[in-house]
Amino acid sequence: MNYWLMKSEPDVFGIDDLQQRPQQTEHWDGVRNYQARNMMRDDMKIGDQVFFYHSNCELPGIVGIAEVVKESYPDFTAFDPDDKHFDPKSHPDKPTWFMVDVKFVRKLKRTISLQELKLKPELTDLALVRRGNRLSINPVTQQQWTFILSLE
DNA sequence: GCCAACGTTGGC
DNA sequence: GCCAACGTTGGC
Repeated sequence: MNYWLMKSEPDVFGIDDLQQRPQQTEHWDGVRNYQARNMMRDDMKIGDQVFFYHSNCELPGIVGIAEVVKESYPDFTAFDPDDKHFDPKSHPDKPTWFMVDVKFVRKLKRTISLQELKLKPELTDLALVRRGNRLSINPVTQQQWTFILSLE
């Protein structure tokens, strides 16, 4: 089983939004970066555990846990000219962009902030805290996963 | 294939 | 709102 961290802006789609969705499940659309796409398309499997991260907000950090419940399929928002993430170069018969479905598992008891994660010597290799990392999806090792949860 | 210009992300 | 760090685009 693999572990991941997925960023979302709480003003757009936060952990509470995921919890309130039908089946507490939502498709992770709108990723328009090839590295992030490759991770979703090739490596994210059903049952993988996901840290839900709030970015671009007052207290950026990990706020909850989700789980992959559907593996890679075409991101249909890329086909919709009215969608914010429309990509005219992606066609239904040969899609450029893919997504997975994630399901709410639980909220953390508290937000484990980016600031706090950066201070931990155990997490210097965490992709999230590496300089210049802007990817919306990051791999997390099992060791990192366990350690971060121990901070809760 | 190079690289300058531009766009985006996201912390601060 | 600023700006560093990337990714993408497009002229050549």
